[in-house]
Amino acid sequence: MKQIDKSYNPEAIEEKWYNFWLENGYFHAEMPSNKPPFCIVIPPPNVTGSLHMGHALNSTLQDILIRWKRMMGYNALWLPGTDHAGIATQNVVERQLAKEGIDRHKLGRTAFIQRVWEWKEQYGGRIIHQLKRLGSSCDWQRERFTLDEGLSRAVREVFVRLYEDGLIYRGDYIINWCPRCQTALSDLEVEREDIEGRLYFISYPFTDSEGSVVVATTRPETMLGDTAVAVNPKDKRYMGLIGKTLRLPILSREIPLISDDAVDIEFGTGAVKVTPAHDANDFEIASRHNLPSIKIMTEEGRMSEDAGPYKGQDRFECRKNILKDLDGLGLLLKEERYTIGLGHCYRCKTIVEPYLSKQWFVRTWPLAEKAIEAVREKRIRIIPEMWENSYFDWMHRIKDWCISRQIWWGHRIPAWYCQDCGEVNVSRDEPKRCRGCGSSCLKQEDDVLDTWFSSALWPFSTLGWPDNTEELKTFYPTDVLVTGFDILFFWVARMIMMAMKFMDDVPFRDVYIHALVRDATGQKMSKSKGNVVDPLLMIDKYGTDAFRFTLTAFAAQGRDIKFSEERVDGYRHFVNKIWNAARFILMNTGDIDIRHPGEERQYLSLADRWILSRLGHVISEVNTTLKQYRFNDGAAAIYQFIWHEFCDWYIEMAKPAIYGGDKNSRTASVSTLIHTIETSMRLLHPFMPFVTEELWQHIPHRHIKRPQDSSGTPHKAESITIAAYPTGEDGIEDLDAEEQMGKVMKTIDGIRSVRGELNILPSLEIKAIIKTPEETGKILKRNIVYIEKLAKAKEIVIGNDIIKPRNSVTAVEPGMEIFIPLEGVFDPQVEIKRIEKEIKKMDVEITRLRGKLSNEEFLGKAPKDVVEKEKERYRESIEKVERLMAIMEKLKMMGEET
RNA sequence: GGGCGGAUAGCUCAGUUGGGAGAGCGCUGCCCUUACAAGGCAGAGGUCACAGGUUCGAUCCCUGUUCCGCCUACCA
Repeated sequence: MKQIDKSYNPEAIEEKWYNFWLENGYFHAEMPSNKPPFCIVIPPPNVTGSLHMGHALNSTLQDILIRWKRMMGYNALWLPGTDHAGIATQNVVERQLAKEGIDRHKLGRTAFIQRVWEWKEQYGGRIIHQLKRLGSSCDWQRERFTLDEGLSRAVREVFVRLYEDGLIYRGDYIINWCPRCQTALSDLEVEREDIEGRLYFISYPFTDSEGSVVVATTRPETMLGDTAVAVNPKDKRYMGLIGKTLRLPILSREIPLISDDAVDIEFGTGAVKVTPAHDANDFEIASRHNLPSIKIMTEEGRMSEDAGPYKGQDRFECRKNILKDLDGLGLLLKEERYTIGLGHCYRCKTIVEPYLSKQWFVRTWPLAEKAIEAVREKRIRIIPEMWENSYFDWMHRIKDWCISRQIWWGHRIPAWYCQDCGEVNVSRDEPKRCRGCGSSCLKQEDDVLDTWFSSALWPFSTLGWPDNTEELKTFYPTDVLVTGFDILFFWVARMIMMAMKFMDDVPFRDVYIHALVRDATGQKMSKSKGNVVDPLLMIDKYGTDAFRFTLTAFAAQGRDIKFSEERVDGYRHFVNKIWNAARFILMNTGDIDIRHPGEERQYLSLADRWILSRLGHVISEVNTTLKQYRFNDGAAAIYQFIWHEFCDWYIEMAKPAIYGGDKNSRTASVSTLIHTIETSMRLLHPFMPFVTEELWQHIPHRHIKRPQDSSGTPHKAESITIAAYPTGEDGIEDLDAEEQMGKVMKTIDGIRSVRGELNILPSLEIKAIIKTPEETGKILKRNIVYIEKLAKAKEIVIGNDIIKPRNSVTAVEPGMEIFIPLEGVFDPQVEIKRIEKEIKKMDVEITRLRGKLSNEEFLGKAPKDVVEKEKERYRESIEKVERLMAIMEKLKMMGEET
């Protein structure tokens, strides 16, 4: 007799098995392999990051898929890694330096980058370690980092080819500038947030006549850089004034009043100040009218030389001063409350500055066209489908992508400027001589690339591209990408664009977009709100399996997860339930010679046949749900099966055979128990990797791994991670058994209801007399042991011509009446009330059905099977009520007697 | 401004071709029945947001309304 602990203790078990899996290389996709490939690349977390709920959900779902496919016999590769997170990582190390009183400029570029690498070596592995605690079955031997030599080569290759194809250009444009990070940002890296601001009305006087034009602005300080005022050409108010000259207050610069279609007549005064160097629209207007641009701010967000008296002031301080000065001059006419959507840096939350600057850009539209096509033609499926709309919408309006960053940590742009002739040399390797003039006086571009530029190559760069490696040939295109919608544009769209361009094929066939994990009240988790739940804490407290199962069970498509700790606790109970079921089975295995239940069908009991049939159903259900990424449905199906069908019904029913059955039926039942729990563990393993391995190792199993070497020799699997995933063959469908079992269960339910309603002590065995047609009676008689055991009944009498005994309560089921004699405690009044309640319930049902069935149109137009079903239901209901009425009559007569 | 999603039991949510409204947790009653009290059995609880429409029939499809949430946008 085997013994395991009385309850499940995750900690030691998790560590033990994870190490075992690693030592045996189960997560390593072997090359070459004759197994079909299946590949997922992980969305690389920031190397600075630590595991949050989003990662936990994301990784859990990927692990479920990859473990499932691995067990299905695929050469499953889950390729892990991290990205270098340029701005974030640089910020972290800069903060560290600040504590030592140094800044990066003092240190110098080379030494600084050295420091970042040191930091990365020391702390960068944290999230990888945390992923392991989640049970993630990544191929760690293939872990990649976006700054790896190989990936860097891919980045340079892509940059050069895009440049050569005219899809990368450099120029002066308005970009988003973060004055704190001191770098340009792409449009996506700016988060818009509504801020309660003000709209200021400022008067710009004419130079040559009385009067003025009043402009409305939310940013008065930028007036220092104004080079025009614009109105709409159709605006009657300004007709005849266009072309006149205005005097810019304070600086007294003369600027023209121009007309441009971009100006909205309705807004403000219909006149807009034009600041080409500090506003994207104004930049456009200026380029149409050949207006000069004046930068009145420095990269630090302070006022520049050109800001005259305000030079050196912070941009917000300057605003206050300008308003004061304008007011003093009587030129600030009024202020209105106004809500502005202000851009903030997604890394440091500083308000970004639209800023004229020389940057590198990717011309996106030619790339986007093919990326749109790939999704439209369903060569890439986005699941759930509703995200396709967002994807198309964004892609159709895509703008050029600013890819240069003025930081040091990242892929330095492979462009060298000739110090003699000014030629730009873009090259895969450092050029010796300028290709324009032959000079060797070359200086590399200081800027590095946006981190997303390298992540966009992830699905192929990690597999070895630009080399045509075996991995690339085998695993590309990858099968599915699992990610959150928050990086649909940042990352997914760009991967598709790059893949279509460089691989001429999709990067993945499916994109599964999962939910956001929120707190219990539905708020987004954030550090500033203090409502962040640490996944590691959940794992420590409840175990990885319970935690993973919680996330999975709530991962319904298209809906966010409201996470609360209570749920994890609830699923910990489930883990414990499984543990104890296995414990019970192991305790009773004894010296039984376990067989496959299919080998001795003649000895199988009804319950044995039933659970094997149910097992078959849950297996196909789970496989179906996983195919469709309905993780929550899969989890629910297993939960329902293991807890309610297997534990609540089957184990209880198997007990008589185990304790008191003859040798053959005992062997059959124990074999069925073992088979069911063993198969269930394999079925559950992708969801709960640890407890299933631990139990599976205790359970006697004869499970074989699929043939995997070329000789085709099957091996006994030494781990559940490489055992075969259950298929239809592991269950034995038996509709006859399910039908018969249904009758037995109904009988037990009937008796239990009566017991429950009348509060009969469970320890008290009761008699039961069952009136039912002969056919059903036969089934019940054959299986009477179950009724005795589960309904705590004895001396059960079954027959067709039973007369209701005196002083008995009644349970009426379709085709069945159950009488329970309660000598001494029987109270007719209580029983009458109970039956009345039941009749009332049925009356509602009968009224509904009668209405439906007396409707000619329903009978004529509804499908036959629906009508038939309703009729059957009606017959059953009527029959039940008639029986109940008859019993009532008797009870009332009896009441009169007493 | 445009778009998307949601509104179902006290709470959190399922509900896939329109045909008897479900689960988990919570609640109530009984029970420490030799796997599990982290358990078992029984039970209460819902005009499926609102108003129309299509249909024999609508939680489900269509239209509109209200209230939440999210994404997106060059009204300064």
